[in-house]
Amino acid sequence: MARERREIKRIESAAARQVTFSKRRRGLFKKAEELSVLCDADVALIVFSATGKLSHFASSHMNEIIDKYNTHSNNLGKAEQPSLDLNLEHSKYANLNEKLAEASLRLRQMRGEELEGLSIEELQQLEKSLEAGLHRVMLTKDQQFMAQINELQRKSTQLAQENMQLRNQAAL
Amino acid sequence: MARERREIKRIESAAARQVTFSKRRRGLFKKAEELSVLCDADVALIVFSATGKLSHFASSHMNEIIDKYNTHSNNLGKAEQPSLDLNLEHSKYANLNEKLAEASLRLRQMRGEELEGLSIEELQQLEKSLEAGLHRVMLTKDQQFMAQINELQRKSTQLAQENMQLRNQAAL
DNA sequence: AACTATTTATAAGA
DNA sequence: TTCTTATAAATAGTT
Repeated sequence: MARERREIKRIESAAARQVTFSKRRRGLFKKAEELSVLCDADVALIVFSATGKLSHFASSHMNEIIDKYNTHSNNLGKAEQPSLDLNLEHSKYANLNEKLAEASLRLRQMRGEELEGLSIEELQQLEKSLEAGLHRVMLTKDQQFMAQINELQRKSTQLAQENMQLRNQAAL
Repeated sequence: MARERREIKRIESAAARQVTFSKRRRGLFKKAEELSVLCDADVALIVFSATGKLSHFASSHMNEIIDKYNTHSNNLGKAEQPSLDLNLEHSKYANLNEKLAEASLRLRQMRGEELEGLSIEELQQLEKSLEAGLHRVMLTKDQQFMAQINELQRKSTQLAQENMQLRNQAAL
């Protein structure tokens, strides 16, 4: 993107590498932020220079995003490398991990992701479950709307009554 | 960078937002990779779309980079990625437990249970998510139906041809 | 760091 | 989603 096209491979000259790093890093962070703003996306970007210097950007909180990433990619076991295991703890941990992975998968499937492995029967089951859930959510939401409306009506009726009394008193 | 300059603020139209997201995400990932290759940098990029879909890139291993980030950014007391110490097992266990509890709650809420604590906004969000999931599930189901039908048609055509050949042979 | 000639990314439209 | 194209933006090499 400049005087000459640059092949995408490690820049040998340390000086040139450093300059390009500065320029491109700035560009990359700018684009990361733009994406998060324009598209309402959650973006986390971590960069370590060849010399080990850290720069980072997160559209919300880095930890939240990393957490979400870990949950999402059911990488929990890997992310938090147990490395040293006290066997008792470890098996409980592994067990919990499995359950969490399973729950994450179910959640993703309810969002319509990772459906590849499912049979037609399982898909129909999932569909039914989603329809039922959707129905209940809509009912609850409508109830809350109604409750809010009722409350407002109650208040306004009460205020109207008070107003009338106040007018009557004033008229005396 | 195009027909017209675009102001950097949230794109209101959901359709346009999605299109821009696709295009810019691709560009961002490309640039992230280029930076890592050209400048020998360690780069990690995590993106969640507004609809929760995850994409990620890491020049080496995501977990290593995240670890390095946590170490670097004096996050030492945080529960996220504890370095090795004595109550490490315990805190990881508690953490995992929390995550599992949260995932279970989300699942139950997607099934329409335990909606009491949710605000109207949260209910609307949930409804949207369910509708989107339902839509994807139905699409996938239909695709599988179609695939099955096509497979059966293919087989029956093949059988019919064999059948005709056999009849011809018998007639000789 | 600033300057530009170029390359790249991308907004809009199909 | 993909393609096309006009234009905006990024950036490689230079100063």
